[in-house]
Amino acid sequence: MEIYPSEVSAKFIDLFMNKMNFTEEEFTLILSFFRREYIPRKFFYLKAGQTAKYKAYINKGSTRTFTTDEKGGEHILYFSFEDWWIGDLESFYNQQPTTLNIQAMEDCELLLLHKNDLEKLGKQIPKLKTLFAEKERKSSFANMQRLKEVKTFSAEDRYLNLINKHPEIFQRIPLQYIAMYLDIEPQSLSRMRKRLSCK
Amino acid sequence: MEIYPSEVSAKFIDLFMNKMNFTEEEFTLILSFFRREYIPRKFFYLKAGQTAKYKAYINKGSTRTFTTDEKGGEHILYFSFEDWWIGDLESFYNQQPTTLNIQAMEDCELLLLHKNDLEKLGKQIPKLKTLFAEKERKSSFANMQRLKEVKTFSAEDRYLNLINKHPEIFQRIPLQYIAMYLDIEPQSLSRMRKRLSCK
DNA sequence: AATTTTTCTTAACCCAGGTTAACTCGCTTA
DNA sequence: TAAGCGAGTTAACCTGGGTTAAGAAAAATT
Repeated sequence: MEIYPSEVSAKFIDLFMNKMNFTEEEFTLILSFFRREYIPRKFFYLKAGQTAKYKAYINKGSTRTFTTDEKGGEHILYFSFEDWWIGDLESFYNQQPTTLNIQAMEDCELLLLHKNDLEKLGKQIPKLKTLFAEKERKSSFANMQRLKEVKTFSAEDRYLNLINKHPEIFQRIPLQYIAMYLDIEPQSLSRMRKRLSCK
Repeated sequence: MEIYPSEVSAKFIDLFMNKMNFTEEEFTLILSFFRREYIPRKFFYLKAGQTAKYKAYINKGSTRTFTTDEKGGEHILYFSFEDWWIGDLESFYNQQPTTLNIQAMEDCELLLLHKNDLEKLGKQIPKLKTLFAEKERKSSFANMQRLKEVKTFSAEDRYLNLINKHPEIFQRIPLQYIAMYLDIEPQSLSRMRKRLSCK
């Protein structure tokens, strides 16, 4: 079950060793508390009703985080890729059931740190709390940006923005999920793409 | 310019004295750094392009926080009332220009704490940092809830939810602004209200 | 290579919400 | 008292996206 430094991504090491300046010993200790979990494509890391118990780092793969409405429609809040932390902060922090679903879009390899272990470690290595505080702040800013974007721009504007700023997403995520992200039907996305390609 | 305890709301005192257990001396010191600002109805506390320099507490009144699109349309992210803290956390934290606008819906009396003073005070009274950390965490959870709500539910569902959970808002906010909050035209809201009242 | 499954596209129809414009009602101001 | 203004409603028209259904293309499985 042990995870070796050679098995984690360069970005994970960079985060601890360069960005946050942990010592070798600290990093080794922290890593010893992480455990690896594989989530095959289409399987779930988190389902509505469950309580988030881990900080989860995507070492490999991609996920979608979505809600469902009363008619069974799925609404994707965001996609996540390598070097992102996924979960539901409110559920994790208050240990209450989440309303989010997190599903693997590709086979995923996650690195998990349990809330109890995080708290234990945080006492020994306060800088670890700083790291997650910064991550959480960034994530809250990103949520605010998403809220502004969803409120302010049309599906078409958001599509154009996505294809300009993150064309790589289109290599990894089927269009039907992009449609769920834009909150339109796949047929409408298809229609829109045709209209835009004429111009 | 000095603010007396008798001039601040009971909730403001309760926050410091009961919820956070500051001493009289600490509270007096903290209050001495706040300054009062009046924002008449329709005037702005913050405009896109400005940098948020203060933590702002609504002692009296209400505001709307909105973005504008390229066609000049206004999209209200949320309304705020007495005992709320308003601003743009990302702008405040990184001292960068905001994309938000905050406008008084009623004559407002705000209590402002400058970023520099907050940092000074935070060193003397660490618990003050805890207070704002908690407020910021709550606000980030609220933003996430808003994002989920906007993505998951139709304008009609969100209207019904609003009128059920916050009927008092309809006493203070004109319907045309409720429409901007729901991201529909005032005429559509009118039509929707008529349709719903028939049932 | 053939078959099945998934993904994406196209077309026809329909309707909710946008657009434009006119009108009512209540409140303020001259 | 009248004129002016803002807020809300109503109606007629139009368009973009939902719906349904079917077909094409690509990927996975046999």
